[in-house]
Amino acid sequence: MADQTRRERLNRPRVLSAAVALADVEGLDAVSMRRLATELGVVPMALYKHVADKDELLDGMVDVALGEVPAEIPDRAQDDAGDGTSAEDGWRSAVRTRILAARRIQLRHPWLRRALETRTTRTPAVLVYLDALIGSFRAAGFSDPLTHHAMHALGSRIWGFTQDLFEDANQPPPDPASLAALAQHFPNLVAAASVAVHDDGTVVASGCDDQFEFEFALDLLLDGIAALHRQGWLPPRR
Amino acid sequence: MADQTRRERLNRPRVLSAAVALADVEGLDAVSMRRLATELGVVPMALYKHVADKDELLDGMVDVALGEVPAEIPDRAQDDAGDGTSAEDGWRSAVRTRILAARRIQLRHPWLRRALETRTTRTPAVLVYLDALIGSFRAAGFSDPLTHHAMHALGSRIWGFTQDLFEDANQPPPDPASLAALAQHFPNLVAAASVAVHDDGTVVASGCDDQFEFEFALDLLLDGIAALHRQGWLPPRR
DNA sequence: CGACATGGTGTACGCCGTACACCTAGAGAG
DNA sequence: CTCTCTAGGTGTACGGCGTACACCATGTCG
Repeated sequence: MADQTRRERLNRPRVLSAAVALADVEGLDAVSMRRLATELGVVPMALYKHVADKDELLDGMVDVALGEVPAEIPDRAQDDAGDGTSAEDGWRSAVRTRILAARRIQLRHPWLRRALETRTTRTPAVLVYLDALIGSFRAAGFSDPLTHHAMHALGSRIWGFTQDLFEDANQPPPDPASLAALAQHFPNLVAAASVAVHDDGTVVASGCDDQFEFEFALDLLLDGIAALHRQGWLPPRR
Repeated sequence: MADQTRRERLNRPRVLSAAVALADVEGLDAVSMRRLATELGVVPMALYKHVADKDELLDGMVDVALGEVPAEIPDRAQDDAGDGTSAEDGWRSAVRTRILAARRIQLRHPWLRRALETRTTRTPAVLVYLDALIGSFRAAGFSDPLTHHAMHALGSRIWGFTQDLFEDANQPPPDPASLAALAQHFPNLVAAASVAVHDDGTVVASGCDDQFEFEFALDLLLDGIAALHRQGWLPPRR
């Protein structure tokens, strides 16, 4: 209690959560060993007493973020909700709920996508998540091959990534002049991007609803998967 | 013709294609300004006479790769193939063909995925590709909103990426011992990864067919999109 | 012939990850 | 109570990175 100006001793969890906090605020690029060290009031090499190298730091960050929410296990949801949903559809809401939970944490930690994408080793939290998701399919009687393909079809969508390599190309409100120029060369792109070009000529800035897009795509996939399951999909014979 | 030992003068195309070649052989990480310079027998700073900075180099590489194949425009395919496919389905095969073409070039340039993902500016070839793809939908009478959602639903799949954040977790042939350990903690994951664990106990190493997985997922999405189009999907009123 | 643009050079700066040798403080054993 | 051991923090150094800036070489054109 006396003169506790002394800095608390470092440990792995403190290092990891400091890294997560830093990435949350300043982005993944700000997370360098040196920067993180000064953030913790410590010399860069001190970190190496707690993580083997930067790769392991990133792995740890991913695990921290991923372990944040999915502790709750929403499996077998609405089995007994007396409405239209039958027990048959339990897997669907379980998968959907879990993925949307992942999406929420991904929105809280925008760096997670890039971090996860560059990881090559699969850390515990990743495996836990995957296993749980796959479990929902299998518990509903999905064959292993269909489960396998379903997971592939969902792809990185399982992490809640909005995989917008198709970005709306012009974040700044579409300055009419340059938009006109763009529209000349890429009429289709402009039409699909800024969905609402009204009769009065005003452009309702695309500002497309990411959450809607995500659920739209997710449901499209889940519908397709459900249909295959219902009709007893079998792998094509070789 | 005399003593032409003199090195050819550099220019932007030469720089870009050298970068592409280097990335093809040694991966994207090998493409540093310094390394690329020595590859071209030139001092690092010389490159800056041809590209503004590294970002622009990457942009250029993407454009080179993307401009490689889709010059062919397979739109309106099998309109007049007297078989089961109706003209109504023209968009489907056009979209499918174009995406599979993109996939082929992505397989030829494995670095393309990461490069495209880190790009923030949309370069000409990217816009051309997007515009063409969107054009296929619109030409088939897709509403702009549905086209928009369809593009989002396809997501980065339009580039032919196999978006395997769900990787089979163990590239090395599944050493039985560690596999057993893994199976204990993650039974579902192991079951779905190594699809074929036969009755005789032998494990047919997953070695899952990427091309099949890709087309499976793509067709799932296209089926869903086709259904929505057929039944005249309308955006939910706000 | 001289000006000028184009393109290649050399040096330098501030970042990065991290190897390696060192020091320090506290805990447990004698 | 000291002695030793160890976990954790330090300092220095190296080789890589992107790139700013001043400079020089070469060809073209007036």
